[in-house]
Amino acid sequence: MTVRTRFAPSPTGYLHVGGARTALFNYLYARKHGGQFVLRIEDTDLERSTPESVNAILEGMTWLALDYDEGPFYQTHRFDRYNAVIDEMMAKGLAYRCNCSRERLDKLREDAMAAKEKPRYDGHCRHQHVSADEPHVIRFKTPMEGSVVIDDLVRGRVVIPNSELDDLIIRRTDGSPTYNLTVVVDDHDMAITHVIRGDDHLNNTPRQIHMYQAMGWELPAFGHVPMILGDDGSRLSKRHGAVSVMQYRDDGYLPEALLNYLVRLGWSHGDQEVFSIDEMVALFDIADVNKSASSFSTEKLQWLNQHYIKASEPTHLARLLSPQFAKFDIDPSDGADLIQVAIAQQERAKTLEEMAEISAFIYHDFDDFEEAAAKKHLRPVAAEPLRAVRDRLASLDDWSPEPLHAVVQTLANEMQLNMGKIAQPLRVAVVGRAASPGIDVTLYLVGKPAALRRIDKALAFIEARAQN
RNA sequence: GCUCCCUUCGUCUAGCGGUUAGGACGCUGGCCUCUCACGUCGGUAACAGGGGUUCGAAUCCCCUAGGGAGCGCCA
Repeated sequence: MTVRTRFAPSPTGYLHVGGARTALFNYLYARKHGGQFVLRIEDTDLERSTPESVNAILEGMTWLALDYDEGPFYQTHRFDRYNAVIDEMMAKGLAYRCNCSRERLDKLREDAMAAKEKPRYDGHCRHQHVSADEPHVIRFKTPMEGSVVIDDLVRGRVVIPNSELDDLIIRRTDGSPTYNLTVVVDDHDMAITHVIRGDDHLNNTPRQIHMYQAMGWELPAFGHVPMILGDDGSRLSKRHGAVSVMQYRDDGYLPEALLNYLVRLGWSHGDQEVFSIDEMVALFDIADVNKSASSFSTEKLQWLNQHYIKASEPTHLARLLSPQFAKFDIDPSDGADLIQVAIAQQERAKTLEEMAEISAFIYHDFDDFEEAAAKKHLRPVAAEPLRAVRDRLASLDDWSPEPLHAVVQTLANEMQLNMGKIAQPLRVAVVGRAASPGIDVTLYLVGKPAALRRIDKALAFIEARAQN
């Protein structure tokens, strides 16, 4: 039997990191076992499902390169099939019509709560004859005796007494099927062998198992993975920062970094932290997934992102870096080569957005020197070396890192100064702040005209300051 | 309220009856150094609490506490 897994999001929003991890686990499990990974859109909630959300989810899957072998299948295209199953259940006496009013149901719930019991439908209509002509729902007859055993792939054995369950609605008054019915039909029809999903579904599983059994269908294996919490331990939400997968792309994260981060949330392989997709496929096992929820740490994600930035091809980085400059009103196409910028900065940025930010000086003049940096480095003592280096740079023809380095180094030697005594004032003059790549590369990227222009500005600044 | 699930450094985790409780992020000290960063060497910090079982418990059992989920004509 070949392994088949699925990811089945409901299109009521973007693809968030929790869903992405569930998708990743399903993807890895299928790939590891040479099986198939299916994408299914659970859009039976006509009120809340939107085409925009479907697109957002598809886009997220594409960006993460979680490619699926089949689908996307849409549940709204399968209503005939669901209805056929419900009709079959009716014909076999596995389900019944119910016309209990909302008021009665509400009262039932209230009474149960008041009596400190779990709210459950009381099966009132099980033995009532409800005509097909009047408005009604259809309920599935849940066994009243015994219990259900789930041998969960991550939780282990979970036993739930049937007395905790009730007769759930499988077809609404408007004729549409409900979630618990549609998942069961789909997972069966699509021959899903391993249902890996969030543990918020653990409580639904016994009801679903009953439906499989009533229909005489083979059960898939279930694996319920724990939730992802925010960094304060509460349910992950927008106030924790980005939760949408696409937001991470826009913020300058690499998909391989996000995937690597996500796979380590709840899963591990000894002490290993960095995994390529191939390694994940080879090493992942659903049985090694933890039972407890974990908190999302943006800091650790950033560390991984920087790791992947450092390991990336500069040409690749340059392509991804380019759009980040728009945030700083910069068009990098008319300035230094982005590949050279990527090479110079790839060890200095945690995200591509940060890389663009710290590279802005390469493309346009800054307004003011950063106060602390200017105070420390643009002092009167720096004027002489700055003037000297300016003269030599002005007469330099080959404006590339090696000669630039030679200029600064030689001057330092001649003036018997430490490199820092010249490089730092020069850096602040050209960059506007005290941090940048090596001074030679910095000068090279800024270019000769801008460098000289900015040094002049710094000299004027020092002079103005000396006056006061 | 009821049912189910969970509980090792601040965070992610290793551990699967005998370990100085290991690694990673973060924080932090040193080194490297023209700055920042990278790299590198070190430091900080945990078995939720209480009972058992056992010669011996982070590991097995029970209770308590805390956290989460579910109890929809949502998925």
